[in-house]
Amino acid sequence: MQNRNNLSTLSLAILGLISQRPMSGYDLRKVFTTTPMGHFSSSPGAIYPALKRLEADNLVAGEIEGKNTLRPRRVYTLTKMGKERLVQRLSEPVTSEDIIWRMDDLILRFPFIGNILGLEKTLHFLKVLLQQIEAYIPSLQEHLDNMKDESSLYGAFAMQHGIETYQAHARWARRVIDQLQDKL
Amino acid sequence: MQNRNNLSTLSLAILGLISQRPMSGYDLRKVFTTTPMGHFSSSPGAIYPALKRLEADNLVAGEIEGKNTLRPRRVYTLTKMGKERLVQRLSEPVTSEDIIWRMDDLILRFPFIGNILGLEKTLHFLKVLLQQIEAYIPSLQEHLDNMKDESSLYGAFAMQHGIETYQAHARWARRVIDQLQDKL
DNA sequence: TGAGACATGTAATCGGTTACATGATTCC
DNA sequence: GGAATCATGTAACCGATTACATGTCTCA
Repeated sequence: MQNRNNLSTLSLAILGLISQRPMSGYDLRKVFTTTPMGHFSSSPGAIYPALKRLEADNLVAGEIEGKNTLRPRRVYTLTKMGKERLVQRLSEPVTSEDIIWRMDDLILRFPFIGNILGLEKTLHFLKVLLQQIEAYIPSLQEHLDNMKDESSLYGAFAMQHGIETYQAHARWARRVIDQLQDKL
Repeated sequence: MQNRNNLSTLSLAILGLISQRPMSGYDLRKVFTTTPMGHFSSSPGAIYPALKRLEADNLVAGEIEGKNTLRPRRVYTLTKMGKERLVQRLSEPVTSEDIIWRMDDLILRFPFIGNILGLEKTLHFLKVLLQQIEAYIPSLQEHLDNMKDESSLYGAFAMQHGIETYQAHARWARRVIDQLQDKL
């Protein structure tokens, strides 16, 4: 089995974490349960099969640590192909569809882009992200305006929530851009 | 087949929309594609099977409109059981797990709670929501503080993003509470 | 000696995604 | 006549959830 061509969000999280240091399935579960890292299942039924798939695809390599002890750990490392696919996944352009449908994925990508692709790429990522968000907000605003007549009070509040959430994303991006720009 | 006991987010969206007016699968798809209502698949492969399941569970009833025309529509109505289950689903208490894992679901519930359960229940919902968010933010802040040492610059920014997103939710909830309170 | 953390897995089920498939109606 | 919209579906695949299953090690 080889070459599933797209990395799911969970696979991305796993590859990203393993790229920072080799980890076992248990280690990954611990990260997912004890930190607010994305919001991943952390159930063994999700992560062990995911690791198996990544290994079958040759993106990670498992090595048994403590072979002859009674409690061995299978520790995974990024392969060369794994690194390539991770870099490729992180390099994908930020589209308006991402903003609408996959904001979580974008936020997960951010720290990995920083750590792996470096400062300049991160700034570019944030600038495009910001630009896409700023382009999306007016269409939400328009929806809200059209809604005001319909006397759907609660629907309007919900729309307002959406708009404010995106505004919060935008403010965050602007501030991070400012702070990173100083480092250049 | 009967009695799957929990309504998925998609089922909730469908029941909620149908409760406002009877709708066909195509109508539902249109809502999902043309409005920023939650972020649902809107693919026929998701919604038609979902409607079938809800009908098998006796939560909606489909009736063919335009029987003898060449382009009939199957229009679904909420059944009594469907209404009950919807009310029950909307009445579930807001837990800290919801805040962490299912924020989308909560925001989807909000307008339906407003329209179906009424003003008082909505206020209660928002107050508990706000309280849970306010209880959660400090733990995120703590995580961020512990992170500062580790020189994981980008990770810290990502955490900051999480905190600010929850703060935005909290601000929204506070403002809506204020505005609804005036209506009492 | 028992609780809790360490450690890895499988099996059944369920439902979402993608892609395919079909045909009618409306409007230009 | 052709494009867009109306309208409903199926089939293959994939992966997440839930629950089950097993055993070790450490520390109080």
